[in-house]
Amino acid sequence: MDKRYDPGSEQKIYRLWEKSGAFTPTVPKNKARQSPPFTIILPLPNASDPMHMGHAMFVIQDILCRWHRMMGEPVLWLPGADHAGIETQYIFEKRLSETGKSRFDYDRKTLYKLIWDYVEENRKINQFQLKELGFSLDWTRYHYSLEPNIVNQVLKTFRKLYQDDLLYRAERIVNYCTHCGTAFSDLEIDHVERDDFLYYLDYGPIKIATTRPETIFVDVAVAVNPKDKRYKNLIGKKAIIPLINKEIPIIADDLVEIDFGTGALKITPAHDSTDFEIGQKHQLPTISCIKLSGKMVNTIPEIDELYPSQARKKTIEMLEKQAKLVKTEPLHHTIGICYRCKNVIESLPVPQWYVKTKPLAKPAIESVKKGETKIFPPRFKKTYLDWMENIRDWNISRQIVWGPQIPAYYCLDCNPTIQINFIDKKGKIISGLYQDLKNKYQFQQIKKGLQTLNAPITADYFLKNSKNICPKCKVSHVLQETDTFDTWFLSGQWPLTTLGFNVDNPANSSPDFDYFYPTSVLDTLWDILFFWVGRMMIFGFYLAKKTPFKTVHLHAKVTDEKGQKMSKSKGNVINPSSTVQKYGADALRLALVYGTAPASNISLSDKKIEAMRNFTNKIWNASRFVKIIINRFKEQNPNLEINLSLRGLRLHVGGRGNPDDDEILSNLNQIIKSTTANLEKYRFGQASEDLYQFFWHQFCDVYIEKIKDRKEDVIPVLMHVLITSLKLLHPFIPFVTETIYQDFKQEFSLKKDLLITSLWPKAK
RNA sequence: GGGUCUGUGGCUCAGUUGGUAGAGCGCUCGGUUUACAUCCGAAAGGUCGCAGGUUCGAGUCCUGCCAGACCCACCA
Repeated sequence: MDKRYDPGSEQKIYRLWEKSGAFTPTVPKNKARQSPPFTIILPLPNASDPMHMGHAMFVIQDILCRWHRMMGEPVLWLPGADHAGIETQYIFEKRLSETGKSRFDYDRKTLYKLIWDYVEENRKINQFQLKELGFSLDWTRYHYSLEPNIVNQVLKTFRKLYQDDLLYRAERIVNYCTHCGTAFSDLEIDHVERDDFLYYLDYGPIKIATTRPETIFVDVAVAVNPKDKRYKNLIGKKAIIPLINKEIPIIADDLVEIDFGTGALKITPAHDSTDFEIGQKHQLPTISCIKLSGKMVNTIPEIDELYPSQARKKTIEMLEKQAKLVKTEPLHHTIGICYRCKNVIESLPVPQWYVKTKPLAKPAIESVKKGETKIFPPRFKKTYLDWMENIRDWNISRQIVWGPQIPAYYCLDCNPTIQINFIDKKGKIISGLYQDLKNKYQFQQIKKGLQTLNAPITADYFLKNSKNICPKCKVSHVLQETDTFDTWFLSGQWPLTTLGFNVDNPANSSPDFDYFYPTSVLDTLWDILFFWVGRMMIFGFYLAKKTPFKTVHLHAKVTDEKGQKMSKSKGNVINPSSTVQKYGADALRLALVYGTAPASNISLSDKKIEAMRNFTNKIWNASRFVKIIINRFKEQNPNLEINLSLRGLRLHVGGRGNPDDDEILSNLNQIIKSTTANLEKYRFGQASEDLYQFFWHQFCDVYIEKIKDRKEDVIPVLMHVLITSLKLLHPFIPFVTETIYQDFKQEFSLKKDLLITSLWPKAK
């Protein structure tokens, strides 16, 4: 053994484990006679990006898996990768723009293929990184969210939702990023504070205040609060939109704040969710003045085709000229921006696919209330229930290419007003309604060069037709919906799909599903409790009638040494791979759990990782010293038989042994108890601290120092404490402990082949 | 506006059901030919944000306040 522990050969150890089959549990033929399995589904990393420190927190799962494996349970930790729709397409488009191209240069098939190839490279990197950290994942059961079997089941789920009347299309005001060309959920947009202006405009008999004068052209009413005395006599009369002199009704609605602005609100249902709500209530039309491309429409010739910010400037100029701008005052408010590209989110009416979530959420709520699904730490139970009880219908369609297309089909002949964008033979983008295009272009050309289609809300669709022939008119001018699924629609079914659940015929699911579902623990960061955990709960109950996991454990978030979030722009990112290369995976793993609490922040610093690296070296050297001592006895007495069996130990039980031995054995017994109890209660921070204290200060500093002049009778206890310590430490720092064990196994002919599959110590 | 969390030694954080405060790093002093300087020994350093309350006893439970972080929400 070298003077220092060299983590350079960690991957050799990993291959040893993998080859031994320790990561791959087998499903017993007779389920009843086997102990129940311990199962964790790895939160699937995005295949688009190399991993960051947050992913290294999966070490919690590895600790649990290794511990349960040592308890003799069949353990499955299932790895995978997520295609991560929006995220991936965003990253890819950024790269594309560096080459001077954009997504508009390609038809969907070509673009899809380009992204696919890009993701494949990264997927391999991710797999390597997970291995680098020593994660005992069953690679024979690896899954990817876009592999045919997974997608196939997801499409079946979509059809089942349709059959169960839980699916609908609706034009809704959505948060739409005209830059990314897609809609976002409320939870996906960021809010920033901004200094803007509030414009007071003259609407004839009434004055209104707005931040968005460029949208006045599609106003359909002016609303006042019914309790507002100032305007009582105006309700039912007409206001006049300036510049176009259009009359609109003055209506009353209590959503209007009396104290804000003039107390009169212009109603633009197409571009504001409050306005939309009021518009629906009063049966007012929804007319949009911003196209999906982000340009103005339905305004006046001077303004059409401008972008909203330009349009605002122009509108104000014109209002000023006509003396309709009463006053302008500064306004500090918050606006929504795209969390990806940081551009302003527009509220636009777009037809979307929705899932009715209220009935689906019910069992997912009940299960947590009853404690069938436990949430740890418990305070997140309330957060979870709040979200689930106030759940809104789920918009599952995204206007991007990267992901499985929604399996709905439109007949163009039956729906001639479908809007189509495609690339023609010359590479030019052609846009228009099908009825206008069909005489100029052949259907096959449209289909081949198709980028997107936009079917009006009234369009007829059908879900399945193997020949793609319209069931009504029997013509085959059929196109599939170009919207793709929200990523969470796929990852929400992950515990089901990866284990081989059969949506159409649950009784016909794979043996893996029967054995491993429900899984034991789902460990993730709290920020996707709703996005992911909630959706998995919903699908688990909807499809399999059972909770997908018995316990949800929320781990801590990694921050820098000052407690700040790691980000590239701050330059405080610690990269897991380079940390592993510098200090070893064990040091990083321990730094992430040592002295930490769940669902809090973990401030990670080089100093802390270094301290943990020193600990791994301490273990290495203590072991080396034990080996030196024993070999010294051997040299003195070549006939010495090293008694490593517990028979040698029994001498010490009952106070008949050496007092130093008794003390360390008693301390060892204590640490076995406390470590086991801490692991049972998810107290990884405490467990690792206690082990650190025991090994370094009780075993090394006290016991080993004392036994330096002892004779060979010390061997059984010394070896027993060391090997037992290696076992207790193994879930936390698997590489150094297994490396030492392999060395000792050879030197002293130990029976058990691998530490990873050795038995967890039992306390007396 | 509603909600959650945090405030413990210089720094970063633990502290399980209430029983007179702990760790890592840093600092000071000393040691170290003989497992490890990625080492060993010793010392300094905290009225546990503030004010009340419950209790024989509170960092730990309750109330209020102060400071900070985050989440949710339709103020144009």
